[in-house]
Amino acid sequence: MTTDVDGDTTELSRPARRQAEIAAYVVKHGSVSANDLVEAFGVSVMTVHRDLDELERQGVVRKYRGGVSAQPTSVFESNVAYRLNTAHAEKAAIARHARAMIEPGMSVMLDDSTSALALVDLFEDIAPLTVATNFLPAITKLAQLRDVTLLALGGIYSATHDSFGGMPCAEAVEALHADLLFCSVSAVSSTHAFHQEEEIVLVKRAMLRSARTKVLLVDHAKLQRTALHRLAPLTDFDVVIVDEKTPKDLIEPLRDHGATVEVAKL
Amino acid sequence: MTTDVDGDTTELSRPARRQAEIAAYVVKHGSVSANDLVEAFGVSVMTVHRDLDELERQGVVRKYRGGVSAQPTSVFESNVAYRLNTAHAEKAAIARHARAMIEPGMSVMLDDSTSALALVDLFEDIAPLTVATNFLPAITKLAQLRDVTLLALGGIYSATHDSFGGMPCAEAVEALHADLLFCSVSAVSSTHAFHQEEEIVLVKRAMLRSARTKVLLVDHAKLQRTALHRLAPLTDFDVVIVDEKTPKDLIEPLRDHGATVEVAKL
DNA sequence: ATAACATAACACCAGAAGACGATAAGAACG
DNA sequence: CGTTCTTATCGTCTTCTGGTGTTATGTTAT
Repeated sequence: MTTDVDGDTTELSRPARRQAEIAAYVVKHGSVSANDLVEAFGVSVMTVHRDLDELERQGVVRKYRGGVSAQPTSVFESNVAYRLNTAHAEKAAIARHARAMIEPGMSVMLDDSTSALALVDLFEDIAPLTVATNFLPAITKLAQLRDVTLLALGGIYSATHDSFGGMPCAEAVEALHADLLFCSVSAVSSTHAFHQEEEIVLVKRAMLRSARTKVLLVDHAKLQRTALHRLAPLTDFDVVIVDEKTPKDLIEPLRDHGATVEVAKL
Repeated sequence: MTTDVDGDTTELSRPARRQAEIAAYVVKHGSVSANDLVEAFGVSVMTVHRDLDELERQGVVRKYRGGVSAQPTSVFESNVAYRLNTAHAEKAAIARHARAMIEPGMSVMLDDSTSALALVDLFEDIAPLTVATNFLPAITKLAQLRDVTLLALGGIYSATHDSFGGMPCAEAVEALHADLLFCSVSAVSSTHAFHQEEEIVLVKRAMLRSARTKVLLVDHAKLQRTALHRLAPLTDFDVVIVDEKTPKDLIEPLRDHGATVEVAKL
């Protein structure tokens, strides 16, 4: 694995990756024409349009005759950043580590993060289990599993996150109380967890209130960054799990501020 | 019953159909061994087991060493009946008819029925639209659509229905009020709509309370039948839509009892 | 009116996923 | 203990779908 700054471009389907790259290109250039993209990416104009349609559906760009323009960066960040930023191996490691905390019969809540999604793949063996989530891909997977009671948290669908949110979702969360919560955020400073979008923060906060044990899943790319909204202090989480690639000198500050940090091996 | 009168056996993958047939076979014989099924269906024992595992996951049969036995008929009816009984063309016709009632900007609620699912395919053109449903296949489809605000009704997942239900779902429904409700049931007498399962009835009743205009979608196979739970009198629905294959002398009684019945053409 | 752009409709290809059976290992029953 | 039933694993085959370009038709601007 050639790890590098934003490397690990694998584990993403070709069109998905191209779309993410196109999104980045558009954001960088502000606004471009379809033909520019044809040249830049070496695909037909038809394909470019299809990609742009998809990106528009997700709210990342705006199409108009003659080209496209970028949307507010917050949207871009929570979409593309999360798509490009795979860190697949790390997330799997974190998931394996988190798994040890789960025992058969427990009720588990998951938020809309790829980190949480990695956990789902491990659930088959821990059954029986009750799982509550608002993340559509997770819901789809869990519906297949025997011995897992799936509790879908409904709400308003967001194409950007592929999950449900808003007030209906927050209310659904509030009606529950899970043994365990696994969630992730887009940025983590030495004291707090952050996220760009208010909508999402709303739901995550509700989840924090509705779980006994709260676990924050953090791959190293998230550390030492911030975003618009402060979600919660790290001390609100019972455990913060980071991956092995996290530099030691980034972990220390967290512990100094009172957080319980565990490092997922391999 | 049984009798695939219209034998529209298409539109169902080979294994899915075989599974449905196996289910019917099991219900008919009460309990059978795997080997019986091997002979009856001409597939390997391995495949039989796989099919039975799937049926067990859906709650249709119970496996034990040496064979399988049928589960209470209510489960069978709401699962297999709905899978075998496609009546694909009829449902599409009903959906097209129902479509005329929807205008851009409306909020529409759908229950967990294949009839309602047929409607989803037509939504793309009516956009913008707000759609609320607890039916997973519908949710998946709607999530793809631009210009459709999707409001997922969460709850406890039922593998038999591939939808969400229970108290959480009923609560989510009660928090809403839609312009239109399209729903279906398993049986319709000349005065009432029926369904076998209490859980489902609970949700459907909530939906009836949370919509201004209520539409019942009925393909002719449902008529002149009853089931355990009486859902509601037909007069509670603003419109009852039946397909063209419905014998006239079955429609008259409905009208005599005060229901508004419309016939979907083609 | 014409050129530039966008969408729709078709067809093709490839890779992935599904379906299936054979064999072998494992578990329950007598 | 052997017999019978069940599950696991693997390889093959097929089916399907996703991704794509090409051509044709529609739309908007100049």
